[in-house]
Amino acid sequence: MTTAPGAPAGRRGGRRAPVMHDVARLAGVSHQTVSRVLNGSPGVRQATRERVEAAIAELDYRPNAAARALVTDRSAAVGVVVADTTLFGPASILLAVEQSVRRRGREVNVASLPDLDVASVADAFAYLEELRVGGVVVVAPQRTAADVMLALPEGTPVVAVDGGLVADLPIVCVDQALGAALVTEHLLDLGHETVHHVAGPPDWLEAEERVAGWRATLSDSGRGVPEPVGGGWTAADGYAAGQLLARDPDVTAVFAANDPTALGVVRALQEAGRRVPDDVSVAGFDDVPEAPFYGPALTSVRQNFPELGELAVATLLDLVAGAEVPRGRVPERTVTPSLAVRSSTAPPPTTRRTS
Amino acid sequence: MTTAPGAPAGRRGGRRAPVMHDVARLAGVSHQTVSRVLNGSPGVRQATRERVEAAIAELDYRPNAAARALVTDRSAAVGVVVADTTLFGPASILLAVEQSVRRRGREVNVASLPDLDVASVADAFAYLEELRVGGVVVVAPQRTAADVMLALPEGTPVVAVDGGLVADLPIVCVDQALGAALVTEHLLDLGHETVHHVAGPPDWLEAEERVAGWRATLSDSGRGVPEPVGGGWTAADGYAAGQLLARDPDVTAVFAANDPTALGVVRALQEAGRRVPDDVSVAGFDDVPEAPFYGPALTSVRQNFPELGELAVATLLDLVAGAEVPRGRVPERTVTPSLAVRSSTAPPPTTRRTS
DNA sequence: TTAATGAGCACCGCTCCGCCC
DNA sequence: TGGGCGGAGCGGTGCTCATTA
Repeated sequence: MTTAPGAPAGRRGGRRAPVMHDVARLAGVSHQTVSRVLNGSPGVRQATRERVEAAIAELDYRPNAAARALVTDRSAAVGVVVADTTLFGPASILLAVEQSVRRRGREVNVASLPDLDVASVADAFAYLEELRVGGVVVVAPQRTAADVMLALPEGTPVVAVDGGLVADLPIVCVDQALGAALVTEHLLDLGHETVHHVAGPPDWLEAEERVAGWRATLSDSGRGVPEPVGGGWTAADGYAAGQLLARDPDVTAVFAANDPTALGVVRALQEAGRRVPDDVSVAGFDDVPEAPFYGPALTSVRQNFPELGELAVATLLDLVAGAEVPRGRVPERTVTPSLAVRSSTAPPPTTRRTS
Repeated sequence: MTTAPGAPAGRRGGRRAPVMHDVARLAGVSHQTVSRVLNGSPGVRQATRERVEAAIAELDYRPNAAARALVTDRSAAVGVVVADTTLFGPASILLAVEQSVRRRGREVNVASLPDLDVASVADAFAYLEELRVGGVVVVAPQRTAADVMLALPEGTPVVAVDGGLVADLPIVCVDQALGAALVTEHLLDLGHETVHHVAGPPDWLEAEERVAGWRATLSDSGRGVPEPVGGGWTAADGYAAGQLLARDPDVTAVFAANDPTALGVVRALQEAGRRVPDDVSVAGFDDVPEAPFYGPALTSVRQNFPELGELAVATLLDLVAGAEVPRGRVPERTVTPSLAVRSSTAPPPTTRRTS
């Protein structure tokens, strides 16, 4: 598409891309000044700056990333370490991050994790480090990932998305515990004695926080806290958990850790002859696009993933630019989830309260 | 993590990464020879080559990608243009491609499409071109993407995934028409008079091929071909189409363009008082992990996405290496889908045939 | 005197060229 | 023919030193 290196022939795709020298000539300045403008160095008069910027625009000049990376030993790219992208949450966040970064004219390098062991996470970081990315967004809210992050040498800016317990890094997150509390309160408000929970994988921090939020809400209301069941994100995991819960006639309300598990729970209950929501209410988390069309339409917690991604990128680039960014979780970087109430939740079969 | 640029101090993260000269010295050859070995140039004796390789291994030397990109004006990266990654298919393919590329030690640059118009697709290509990627995998099987690809200047190798009509590029694909035929035949075999189709978005080539496969199968069996309904990939689209189909009492079998639409169809039918599969059979496409847990468990077509991604990457790298790769669709690059029969499909209410 | 800019150059790590043994 | 040697870029960054208003 461009000139073959060195060869005078092969100018197939049009003329050579402009380089810094071309900009300097057009603006009537030295390449030095162009560089100063590009890097926002002080000591450039406003008028000069504007002339250079006009020349850049006219030539449609883009700095050569490879040349800059070569000399600075850092690229402007943003690396993303991401767990299983077939899951709705990580996939949505990755998409949001990718688009945010590209909108800012930077490059994204993705390292997805084939497994969730420490080696896999460490590999991903090593890969991105080898690419000399300028910063990393981590969308891998597992304990193993957290462990690796804590052991990371200083140097490359890192922002964690939803990595609730890694207090030493800037964190951008959805208030998972609040989401869990919203669902649990909703179910209690409907008149249920207590709420059972089908938990996500124990290694996932999000799963843990949802458990915590659910547990705290029950305790605060003076309700019994049943033992959580489950241990995965898939519909199959939910199905297995649902079969267990179906055996207990006291179960009238179930909060599942995400929507696929909720689907599995519903299916298992229905197969066991329990109606949803007439006999048992079920709610999920994530609010996947299909949730309104499950049978019955699923009550779920919605997270604003695009906002989360944008926030993560903005924070990371602040960090890259050398700004002081508070570590850990802070309210400005915590996204509030909301509850979408649909028809999978209803009052319990016999509302003893109001008798 | 590494030495601060230029500064003699700040050697924080350990010693400097080895460069080609270090390898040359250790192997007792010149940097020239190391370069020859690295690039597989001829004219290096076997013994010398082995010595160099040993030195590379001992020092754990990795060529500096930025330096190489600077001089060759091409990076070793693979670009991926991908449509809506919240859809199961594209997300799965992207994941497969990313892992395949990384396994080969190369870098991936993703450009996802915020919209499906020509400008958006052209932007994505321009972005990747600016990054000087060595090749591009396109996972955007829309007509608009195909149009842009056809207008692409020669130069950068491109492989299309599932872009059925772009005959001038190497294509890696799932035999969509065969998948559609499998479902349609399955439904006819069950005794249905004909099969209705809820189509995907008209701009998507995959959707079109599924229509074609369905239509051909019906014609070949001498059945009437009803007008397809629908026009989207979402459960909401399927729901709308299902409401339409529910009004026609002759409808006993529906093939939906993907699983979410199938879910929507099922829901609309059920709300209209039609039982699935007793009154109407419904089948989907994609076989999402949740499909077995829909109510009823959904009959669907499974595509081997990991294989597709691996094939796409292998083909692209052959192309990058200068190999002659046949254009268009060829059997070696066509992945065969399979049918997963579950409980959403059954014989029609009254099997008139066998009376 | 100072702030803004220019001129020139070394350097990042690699590829490729010419020339030599 | 296999290989060494030296050197010129690639397009930036950032340094020193001189020059100008």
